[in-house]
Amino acid sequence: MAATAPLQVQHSFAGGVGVTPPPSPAPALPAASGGGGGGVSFGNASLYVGDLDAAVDEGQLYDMFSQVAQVISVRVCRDQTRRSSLGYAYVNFINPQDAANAKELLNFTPLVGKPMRIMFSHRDPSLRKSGYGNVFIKNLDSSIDNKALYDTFATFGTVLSCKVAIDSSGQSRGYGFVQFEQEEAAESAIKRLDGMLINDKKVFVGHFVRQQERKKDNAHTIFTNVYVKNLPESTTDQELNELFEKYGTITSAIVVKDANGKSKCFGFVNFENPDSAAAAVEKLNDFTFSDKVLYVGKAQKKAEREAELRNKFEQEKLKKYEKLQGANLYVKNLDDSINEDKLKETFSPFGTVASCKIMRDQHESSKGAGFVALSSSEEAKKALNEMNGKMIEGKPLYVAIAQRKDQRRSWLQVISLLLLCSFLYVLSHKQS
DNA sequence: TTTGAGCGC
Repeated sequence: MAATAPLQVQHSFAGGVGVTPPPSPAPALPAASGGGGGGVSFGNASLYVGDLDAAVDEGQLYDMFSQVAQVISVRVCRDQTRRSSLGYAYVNFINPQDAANAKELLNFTPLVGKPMRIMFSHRDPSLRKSGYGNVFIKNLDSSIDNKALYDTFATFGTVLSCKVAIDSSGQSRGYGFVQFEQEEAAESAIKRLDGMLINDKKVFVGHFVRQQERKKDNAHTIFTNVYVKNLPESTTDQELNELFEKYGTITSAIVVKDANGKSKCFGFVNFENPDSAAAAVEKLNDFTFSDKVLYVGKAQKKAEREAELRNKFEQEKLKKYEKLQGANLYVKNLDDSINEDKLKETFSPFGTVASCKIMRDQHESSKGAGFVALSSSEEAKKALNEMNGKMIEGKPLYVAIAQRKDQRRSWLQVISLLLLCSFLYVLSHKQS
């Protein structure tokens, strides 16, 4: 019998598909750093199952997921009036580990011919809406499926969602998406994989940009109106025209003035064609004119500029939030003599103590517990490893990552569930 | 060639 052709998939690194640099003057692929992360969203035993065929029902999902762990409940989300499936469902487990195992084993398994896309349930839509950490890949070989794409990218960080676009017959369209939890992971994946060969095809890997935005970006590069700021106060329309006319035919050049006719030190120059405008920006931005360093760029509409600023602000906010996740420590079993200053001193060897707090009763005496906020989760982890169990004033210190209030509540729910279980257990034994 | 969709009682 003839040997079957071997699969053209080389497992060259961390379970991913073989990735090689292109033949000529391309950078070598450094060893992929780990940091995969199990993706167990702490305390979350609920899975979101998406990309479902409309025919998939609760029973099929229950049968499928029960093979991995005990399923508490399944819900297919449906249109309220027509009762038709919205193409996604929730599968709930007893504990996060069961959910993680089910996700690991069943992600991308086809159900009624369509691969399920499984994620931890995440009700907060801010990450989904932001486009933060979202990566686009094109020029993928047709042999690369969801799983292969996942394995290749999971070496850079926690992958929340991943998909190869397919046509109606299930064939790869040659492009796909990877949504990382962390923007840093997206950046390192882009840096390492863009232009690399995956199964002999040179792939493009870049930040995902919404179709609409791409059109806008294209419009950005084609413009005739130029904005100039930091002009000397004495500059006239005439002088502005003279400064810009060597780059092409100008249809108007004005310096903006206030009610008294005094220059606001900025203006607009409109060219007849976009090439002239681009050349003017290229040559005159940062140009020193009568001791003033000019800013020259594409003139933006007010709404456009505001949108850009808002976007930037949102991104920064998310980055900050991400950095502070896990940077706050909860400490207990503190001796009553330990105050904020002493606590700060104890934790400063591990990084910057952004804030610290001792919990006190109404008489201002220590409750023996408190919080220490460091400036990153890395610092907090280091401090936890070094300080947990360490003797301070004769008492072993307890250190843990501080939990958010909503997560603490979920622990209460777990405890009530356990109590209920033991109650039922005792009851059933009494009966027999 | 190719730039998604998306979170409950």
